[in-house]
Amino acid sequence: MTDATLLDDLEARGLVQDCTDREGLAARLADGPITLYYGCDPTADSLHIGNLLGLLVLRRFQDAGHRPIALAGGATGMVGDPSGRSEERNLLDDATLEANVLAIKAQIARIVDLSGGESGGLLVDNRDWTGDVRLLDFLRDVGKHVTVNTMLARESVKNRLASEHGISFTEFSYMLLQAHDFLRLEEDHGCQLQIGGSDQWGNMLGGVDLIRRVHQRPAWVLAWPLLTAPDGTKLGKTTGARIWLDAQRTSPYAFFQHWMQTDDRQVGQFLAQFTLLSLAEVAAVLATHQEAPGRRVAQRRLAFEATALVHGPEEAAAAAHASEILFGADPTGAPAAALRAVGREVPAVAVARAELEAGIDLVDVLARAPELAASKGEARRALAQGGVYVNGERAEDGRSLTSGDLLHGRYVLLRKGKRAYALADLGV
RNA sequence: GGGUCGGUGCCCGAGUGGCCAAAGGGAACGGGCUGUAAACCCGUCGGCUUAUGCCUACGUUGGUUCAAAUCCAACUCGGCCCA
Repeated sequence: MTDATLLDDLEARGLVQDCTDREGLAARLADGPITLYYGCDPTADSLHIGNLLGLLVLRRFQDAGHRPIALAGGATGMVGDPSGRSEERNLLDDATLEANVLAIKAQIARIVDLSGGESGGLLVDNRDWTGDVRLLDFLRDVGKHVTVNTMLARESVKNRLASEHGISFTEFSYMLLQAHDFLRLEEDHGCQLQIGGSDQWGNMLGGVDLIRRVHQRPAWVLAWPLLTAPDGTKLGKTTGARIWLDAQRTSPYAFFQHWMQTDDRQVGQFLAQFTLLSLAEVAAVLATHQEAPGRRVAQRRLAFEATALVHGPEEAAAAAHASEILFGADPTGAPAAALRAVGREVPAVAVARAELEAGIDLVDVLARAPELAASKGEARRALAQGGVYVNGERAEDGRSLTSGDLLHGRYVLLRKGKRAYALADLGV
């Protein structure tokens, strides 16, 4: 891919919502490799799929020969971004932040090549240059170039000013820190482009202005659209299950399943945005999918590609394999090896052989698996509503588990609803 | 510092002494229909060996009362206005 087509490719993938100067940036990209950055704040010890989108854009630039910088925002994370927030954030303490940054770095490295050097990317933490900045210097060197009028005009600030919770000076200052980051990266690494979600638009612009005012040098911002729900409404940060890149928080199987359940209306968009398939391949997959949407060819491919990027091809294949067993034929006919494979992917539930021999209330077992039921009450409810299945067969209210339910003498497959599974493996 | 308004279940939000585990909406969950989809319909949605029962819960602590999310006091956190 040549530089001239990179922007077109991104646009075709639906990854360009706004650009400060599309023409100018295209010309700059045609001129040679550019250094660009994408920042994530370490608000948790794992990134989620929203960040994955950004990392993949970084990767696309890298694959096109440009030099990516991934910024873990130790400093900005300390302050809290007011964007998209209705109220003040809770601040994180140093130790938590430190651990979060460390965890996030590892995740970034899986997507972007951070080996440094000519083409290799760079990983930076803005605490490195923010921590020792003196207040007076900051006010003079950064603050002097920004008017409060502009800051107040930002959508995120306006919303917070209108809300009953207000906004603290700390969060108000966030955009200055981010602008300062861009300035420092421009000075130290010749970074000329910042990418981010359109919710970061205002914050990102600050850096462009600052660089122009301080150095009279150009800089660009490229923003992709925010992820939306299938019906076009905004995908709330707090609503809906967050899908994490960390395997402890979201298992590879669960991650795979998330993509598997993608709405038909979004699967094409996601294939373009969350995989590295070429647009021609995406179109081919979609064409096959259209022939028989029920086979979920596109979802299957999306799930595999995305899971492979985050957890590796082996994990992706294992998740795909387990999915086929669970959503395929009658589990009572599944070979022991298949059940063993399932056991590595779905949550385990502990049951003792003695309990089965004596016969144990199914409700008690369900309540032991948080994925199936959060309490006995919930377990009873699910059972009463006909939503519980033992080895693929709907369980009656009052059902007990006994040795007779064992498959291959050691497994019992439990399911709630259509897709929540847990496996009891008694061993041999 | 003064005044004033407010802190309710996952989220938003009603409730101003008993009829309150607390309206309504959203999210979520189960069933039906399906394609592990969409739309739609029905149901559930604090916990407990399912109970006209007990426990926990309406910022915190204490008080008034037969009875408090509701009244009083102190504290605490937040908004707004004034200085």
